[in-house]
Amino acid sequence: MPKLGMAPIRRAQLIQATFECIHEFGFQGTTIAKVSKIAGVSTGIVSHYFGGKGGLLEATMRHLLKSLNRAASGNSKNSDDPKDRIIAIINANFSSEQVTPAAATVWLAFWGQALHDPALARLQRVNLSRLQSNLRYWLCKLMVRNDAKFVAEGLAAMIDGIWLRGAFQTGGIDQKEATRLCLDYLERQLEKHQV
Amino acid sequence: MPKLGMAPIRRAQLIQATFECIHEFGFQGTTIAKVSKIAGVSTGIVSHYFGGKGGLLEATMRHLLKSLNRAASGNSKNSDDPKDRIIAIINANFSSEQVTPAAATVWLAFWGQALHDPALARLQRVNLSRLQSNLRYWLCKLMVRNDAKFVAEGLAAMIDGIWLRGAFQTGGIDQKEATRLCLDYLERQLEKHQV
Amino acid sequence: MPKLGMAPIRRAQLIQATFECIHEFGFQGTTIAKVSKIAGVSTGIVSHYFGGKGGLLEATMRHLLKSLNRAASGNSKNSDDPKDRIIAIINANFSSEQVTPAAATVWLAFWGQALHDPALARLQRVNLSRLQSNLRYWLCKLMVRNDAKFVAEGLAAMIDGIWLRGAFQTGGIDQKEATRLCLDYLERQLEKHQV
Amino acid sequence: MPKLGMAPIRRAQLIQATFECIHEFGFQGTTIAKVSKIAGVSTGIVSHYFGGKGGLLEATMRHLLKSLNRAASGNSKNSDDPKDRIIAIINANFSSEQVTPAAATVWLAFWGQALHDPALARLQRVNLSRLQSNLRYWLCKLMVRNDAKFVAEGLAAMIDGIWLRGAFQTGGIDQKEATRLCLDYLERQLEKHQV
DNA sequence: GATGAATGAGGTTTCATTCAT
DNA sequence: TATGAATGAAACCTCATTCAT
Repeated sequence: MPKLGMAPIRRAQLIQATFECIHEFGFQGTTIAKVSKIAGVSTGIVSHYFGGKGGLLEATMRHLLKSLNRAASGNSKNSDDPKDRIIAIINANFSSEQVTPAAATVWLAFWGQALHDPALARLQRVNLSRLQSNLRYWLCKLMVRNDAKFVAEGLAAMIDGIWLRGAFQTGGIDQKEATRLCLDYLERQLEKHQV
Repeated sequence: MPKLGMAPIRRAQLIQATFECIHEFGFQGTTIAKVSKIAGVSTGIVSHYFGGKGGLLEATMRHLLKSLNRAASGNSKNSDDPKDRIIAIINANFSSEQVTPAAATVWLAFWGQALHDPALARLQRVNLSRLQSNLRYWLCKLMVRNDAKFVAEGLAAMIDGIWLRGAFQTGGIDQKEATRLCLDYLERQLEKHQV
Repeated sequence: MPKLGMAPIRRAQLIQATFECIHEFGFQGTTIAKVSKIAGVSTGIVSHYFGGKGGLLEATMRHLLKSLNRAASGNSKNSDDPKDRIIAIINANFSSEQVTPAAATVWLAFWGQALHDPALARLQRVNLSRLQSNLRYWLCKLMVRNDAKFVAEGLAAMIDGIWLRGAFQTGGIDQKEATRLCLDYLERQLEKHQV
Repeated sequence: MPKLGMAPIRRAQLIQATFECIHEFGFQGTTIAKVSKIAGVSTGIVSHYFGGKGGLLEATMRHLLKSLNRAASGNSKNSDDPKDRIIAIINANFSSEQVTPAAATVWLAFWGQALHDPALARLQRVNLSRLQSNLRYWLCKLMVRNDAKFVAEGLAAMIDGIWLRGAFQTGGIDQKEATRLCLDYLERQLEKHQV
């Protein structure tokens, strides 16, 4: 008598446990035994649902990315003003409830790991370019193509840099300050490049 | 008498090998066996000189930090103009021969690991605060204290963000573009905050 | 469901294998690899059940102690005559099927090791004092306190000395002779100290 | 310009260091590195003088035996009275300055090890039989052969048992009590078996 | 005679994965 | 579906021994 529909529940359980485990023990310290203990299930279940440790990590990173992006894309669907959209992107990167110290920590852990794990690297590259191309798309409407590319790079670097440094600050990212820094950068650039 | 004075040579050899190993295999993939094979020595030698894997990693991170900072402190000792000094700091972060793709990769690996390794975390925190306090010191001479803090944060975030993203770009950091982004940010902020 | 209830079986298997290994190779020569080979299992299982080599050794010593003491406490529950009880203690120390050459060998190995291993030392001290205090308790009923202490020391020393020397005799302890030596000592002391 | 006559000095140095090392760290914990550090010499010297670790241990045991026996054979050369000689043997086993807690500890360590090390086992067997045959020789002059054998066994067991238990007592062997126990045993046996 | 750098086999332990139940 | 016992490869570390100096 198999329980039906357990798959999504178990998957969510394990991904959440993996997140907590990476947060607490880091990438090196994350083992299947620890994860399954946190999740309250047996070790065998991981291979059953994710095919192995790699699959679990990939799923966890994918989930983390989705959480962050869902937050980022939810806002300001109602406006088509380019500046509003850019502000919305910035806000989305720092304003959601996803911006926790744990998220910054885990995020950085994946960042370091992705360089040497093809599956994770793909996810990471997609993510890196999405932020930049989103920004560039709307900036293009406010300045010439080359300037837009330049500003998009600067803004993306600042956003990621804030996340990066936030992972080492006790208390994590100061969301208000983070937003202020990015908006100020945007403002300065718009002044400079305005048509 | 045995061969004397081998210590510094072996240490350098092993640190270099560790650097290469992290670059190629990542933190998880770096083992004593691989490192010693790259260095062309036996495995036992690592414990002999560094007391263990942890000591080797710490020494490697310390070495990397020193390389980066030596580059950063070499320039423009001759000027006391605040703006010149800040420009020098920016240049130093991107202009030296230390800014290789390998360095960015290894740097990011340490960054992710440091969160869960006390010894590395100490080194990392020292490094993070040094960049920002250096910037703040000279910015204070150009604007009021609070603004200086704000700009220092932004500049530090941008610098680190560029390194971070650079680790994922094939070809690594584009030094010219990196410098241009930071100098432009500085310029805009000086305009805004100028006395 | 996996095989349940394997724990006690495996533990017994491994303890028995450890016993044989110490008997054959001594304490220095006893390695996890050898033990698990004798037991016919993999090396990893030892940490799984005993947490490590130390735990295995401690469990083995505990088991050995229990075997010896179980033998010692089984006899003559029906009598309350002090002399009978003392005789029973002596008999128990030499009369059981536990008094094998292997037991003497392993016993001596633990003895030497316990001096520098806190966990084993605790077990050993408990055991040493139990023999003596048991003897003293019943001797006190036959002579004055100080004499009882004296005789208990002598008897305990003789019993342990016989075990000790027995470890080096081919064929092990001669149980009949051992008993005779101790009973004779007891008899002489009772003559001397009798009321 | 080789220093002449260093051999005996170095050998003594290393044997003494080995003794201390076994006392402090036990047999398992005794390594060439520790011994040579205690002795204040290099590691290579051990192989140079003793051919290896085994040789060092054997030499140390031999030295320990010699110390104990030299003490035992020094006394009462002037008497030919059998009882005097036996008393002298007993005294010698407990009265010398060799009966230290350290000696009991190291002695027991060798005892355990000797079972599985042919070189040490030979020394041990010689020693075990010497004590007993010495005792038997003089006892034969006081009682019939079979009784003498019996008493010699008992006395030897008691002596060794006292050493054994002494290794676990803080403060080591109580020399006065030890002697009293053995002399009392002898006295009782002489009473019983006297012609 | 003496050093200590270097080796590499071997020890313990960890851990992802498999599989009978 | 789910378990967890079991495996065995591989990691780190220790240490007796060798050898160029």
